[in-house]
Amino acid sequence: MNSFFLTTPIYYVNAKPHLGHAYTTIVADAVIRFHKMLGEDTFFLTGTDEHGDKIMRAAEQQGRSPQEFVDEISASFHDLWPLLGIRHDRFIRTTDLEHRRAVQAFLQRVYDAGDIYFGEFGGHYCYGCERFYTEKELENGLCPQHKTRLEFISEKNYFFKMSRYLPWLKDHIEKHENFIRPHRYRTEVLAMLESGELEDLCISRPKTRLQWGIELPFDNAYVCYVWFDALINYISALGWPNGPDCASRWPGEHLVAKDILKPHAVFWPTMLKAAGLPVYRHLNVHGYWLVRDTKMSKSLGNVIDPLETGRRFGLDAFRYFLLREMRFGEDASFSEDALISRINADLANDLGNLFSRVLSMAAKYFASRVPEPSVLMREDEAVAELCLHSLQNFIQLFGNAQFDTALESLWETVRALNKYVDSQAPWALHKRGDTARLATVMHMLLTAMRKTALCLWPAMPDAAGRMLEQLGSPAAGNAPPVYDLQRESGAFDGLAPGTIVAETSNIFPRIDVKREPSGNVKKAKN
RNA sequence: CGCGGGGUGGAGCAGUUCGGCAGCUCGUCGGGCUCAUAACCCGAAGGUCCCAGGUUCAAAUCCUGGCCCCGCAACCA
Repeated sequence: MNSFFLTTPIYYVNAKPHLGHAYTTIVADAVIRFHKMLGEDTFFLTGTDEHGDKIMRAAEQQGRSPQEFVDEISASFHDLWPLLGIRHDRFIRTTDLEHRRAVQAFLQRVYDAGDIYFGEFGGHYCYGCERFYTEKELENGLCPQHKTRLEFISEKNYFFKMSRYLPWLKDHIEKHENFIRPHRYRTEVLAMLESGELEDLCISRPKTRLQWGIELPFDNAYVCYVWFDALINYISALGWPNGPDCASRWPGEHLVAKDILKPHAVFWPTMLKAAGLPVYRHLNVHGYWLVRDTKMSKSLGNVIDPLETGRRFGLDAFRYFLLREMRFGEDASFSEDALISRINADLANDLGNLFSRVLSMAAKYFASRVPEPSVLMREDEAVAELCLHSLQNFIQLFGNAQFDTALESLWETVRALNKYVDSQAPWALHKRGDTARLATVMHMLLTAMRKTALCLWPAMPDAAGRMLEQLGSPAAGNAPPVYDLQRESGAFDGLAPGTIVAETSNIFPRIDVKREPSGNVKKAKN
């Protein structure tokens, strides 16, 4: 059995989870479910990143210990995912003992191989920003943020010989078209590599400045730089260096947002190379959700709470919206208007109504039993062909991280089925008493709907499960998959005549909106 | 000239690799159907494809120059 390992980033615990975190994790959950349906042995990792300056300061401000502080925020992430219908296999924290041990083992290995050296590092240090500035970055010798005169500090630190692996990395990216996707981020990384600005990576912080981190195994006066620590979670979670899972599941693939492209596209592969480990299979990079054209931020007060939104509009509808609305890789804007529009147009009108009208006719004309089809006509064959084609497209696109386009391709079938209902007019066939033809049409519709429901399971597990149940098939559930998507896309079958289906369906209710003079959209009260 | 992405009917986007009648969803307007969740189906209106120049039988697409927006270069998915 093929194994499929996917990670989200480990989220930095300086704030509570928002829409962005939810998006990444929901996409990951959908991808994992998709691979389950392809019959693969999946492993889904998420977690929290808990070391570094910022955490230390945030904890101090609240007068608490860093550990106490990170415990609380980490729990808010950990507890959120099940409420959003997400089933991860492992939740890692960088403060976990086994992670800390793995980081030290990794450091030691790279150190022993001669790729970590002790060197002098000088720069203009700003205590406000807690970072060094280069001569070029200063504005008239002042910190660009704080406008204060900076001290030149010279400090000894440990460096990872990253530069040594950059030519290899460039070559690898050039040879593997889909290593970093979508393409625009691949282009960006290649530009980074060609700019010649990348140097060796400073991977230590002296304890005199920072204690909240993992101690270097070869020098206890220093702690490890957060990124070097954090990235290793992707293998420490598998039990690296000695756990059996690591050998069977690594290399996996990663899902990240564009802001952390560089650490994942440059630091991490070179780190793996230096440690003699295989590099990951794919880095999937997505954009930002904007709210009224700007980035979400606490100070603007436009942070979207995923749990509240999910509960208000329905978890599955919310998941569908996130996957469908954002072109993977690009930024997208979030608004309740857009969400309601997707729910009504795509889910209620197109899909839900199709489901409802077909089941209702099946009840009326065949007492809710799947009828035996007779001779197929040209338009029936066209529908079957379109449906299978759409399934195959879906599999290809979803597997290539084009979730929006994948779902769009499914809707081609949904729309075609609505047209097919109209053009075949089962009610007219019924009136005319053409039972053979009526049976064929209904069988086509029910079969196509079942296929569609299968593809929807990764995006909307609960709704798709109910659709399948209403079609007399077992729900997919969270158990090992009972469906093989690849096989299902090869033949227009799966619904045996005689199967009992539901009499009616209301899985995707319409949201009634009332437009006020101001243009605001309000949820109407029933 | 730091790097990257983008500017296409009212809104959101595809199309640009490799030039060939400007396409999709939403919204608006008109019609149809009566199986269905005021849904569904058909049709229509609506575009100087950011600007200027160039190449070409032909440019959203290629070339040159310019304008505007966004992101990265700093630990917010």
